[in-house]
Amino acid sequence: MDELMAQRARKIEEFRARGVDPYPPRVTRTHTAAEAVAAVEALPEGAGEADAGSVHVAGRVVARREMGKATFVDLQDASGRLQVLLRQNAVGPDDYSLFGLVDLGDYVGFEGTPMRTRTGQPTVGATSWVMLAKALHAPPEKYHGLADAEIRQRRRYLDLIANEQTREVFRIRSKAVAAIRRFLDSRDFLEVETPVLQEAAGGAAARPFVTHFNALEEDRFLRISLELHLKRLVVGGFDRVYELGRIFRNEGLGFRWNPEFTMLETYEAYSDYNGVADMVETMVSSVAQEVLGRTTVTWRDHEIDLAPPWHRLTMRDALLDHSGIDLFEVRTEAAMRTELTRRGVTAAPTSGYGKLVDEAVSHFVEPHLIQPTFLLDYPVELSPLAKRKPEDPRFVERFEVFIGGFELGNAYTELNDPIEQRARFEEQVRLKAAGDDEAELMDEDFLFALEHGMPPCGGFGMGIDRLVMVLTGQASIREVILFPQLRSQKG
RNA sequence: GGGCCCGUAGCUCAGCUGGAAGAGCAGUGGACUUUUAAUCCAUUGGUCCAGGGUUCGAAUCCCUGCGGGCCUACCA
Repeated sequence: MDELMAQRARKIEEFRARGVDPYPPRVTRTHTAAEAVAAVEALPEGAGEADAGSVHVAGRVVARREMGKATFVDLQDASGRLQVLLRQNAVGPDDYSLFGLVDLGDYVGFEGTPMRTRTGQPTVGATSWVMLAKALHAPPEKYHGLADAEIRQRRRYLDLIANEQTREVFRIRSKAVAAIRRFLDSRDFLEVETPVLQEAAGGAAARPFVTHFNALEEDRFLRISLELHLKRLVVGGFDRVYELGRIFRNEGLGFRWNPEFTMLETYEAYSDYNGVADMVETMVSSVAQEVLGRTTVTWRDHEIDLAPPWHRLTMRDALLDHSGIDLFEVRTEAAMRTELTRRGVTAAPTSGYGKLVDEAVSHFVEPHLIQPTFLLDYPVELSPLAKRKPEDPRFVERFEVFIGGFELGNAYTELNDPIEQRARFEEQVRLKAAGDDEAELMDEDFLFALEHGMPPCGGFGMGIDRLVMVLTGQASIREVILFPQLRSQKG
């Protein structure tokens, strides 16, 4: 049935019949592809082939141009591509003909000398070659690459083989995460790890995934945020902590939503949401500078400048500007629902005041927040874990940060009054009973921690995937997650 | 969950109002010792996503299912 595969399998047998192991255990490699190219470029002007030392390179054969008794091979490794020239008079007729058994996708190694072709192309002139691993399937098409979105996501290895842009996105992601760690480490933040499996998933408004702990015969919930455990650590005296970890929200898929995603949360005692905003704009811009070499990015046709200072405006002003709704006056669920209805926005009947405000902001304000913007001071109903503004207790000291019209992160001056925190949880419990299945749960253990005293503290959370979308200009979160969630394939 | 679109060779795609399944790349055989989307000659390769229906006849039209994309909804 699969004739191409059968042909390749026969070549494996042919290698063995000619005394060659098609899957040898190791290889000598002295140079990556990029280093070999550099070795060529280091050659003095007019140097002959014999003047250069020998190099060993290894990689996947991604292109092959056969010209009788000479063959050009494009070898790809993690550092890039390298052209190798295999000539019969250099490797001998037996090894040259044996190379006929090599297909696109196979791994091979070459020993040879750095040289240039007639056109000046850096090349390794092979003096010998070894088989490293036979591929049973052909790689994707050499010119158009792999375009099918489903194959690209389900079989990311093929996408990585075929598309340099994909490789670059994930290199940038890795470098960005490393840069974030360096940034926080240099500011004396301690990186910690907290439980993924939790007795109650709190710290965010989201539905959790449920699993079962067999040994204890208890259900567990996959975490939906990092917040409540990290604050326990602040209580414990680790006054600058962060965690970079996977969280899980039982929600739908969309261009900026994947049910498991990577969250950064930071908590800094003796700071507040203003201090956090300063840190965030510095961190994101310096990560961009470090990883991209610039602070400007293009995202969905928008030119975005990440250099500080970022815009800061209150939610009240923003909503007033874009919708005419004044949060100082529209203070009840019924009034807000009326305002939304009047403007043609329909909200879920179970939404309380907080969710309606959120709806209004999502609809009228967020699409305008293209350049990095801190939206400040949220209604207390929307923020059960944040500290009230002393001058106006209807609002809390909280910001969400937006770039390109979507939310990138969230921060607040942490509520550290255990009595008020208990009252806020009780309100959430009431909302939950009224049908809001994303309301917070009472967390007695967390309250007990707060009752031991937590210093004033600024906390921050950011979706790493979304940051990488901005840094790489990718319009979909699936393009920045190596293996995004997809429906399982049946049959 | 709702709307629109897509599924044809290993890959990228064409196939019109129903009338003998195609191209390029990859593969196979051959020529070629400086090519680079190599070139030239010849050639293999199909569950047209699956199932059902309409029809003398279906890749094409209809229905259902599966998978995917975009939009939307849920979603701090």
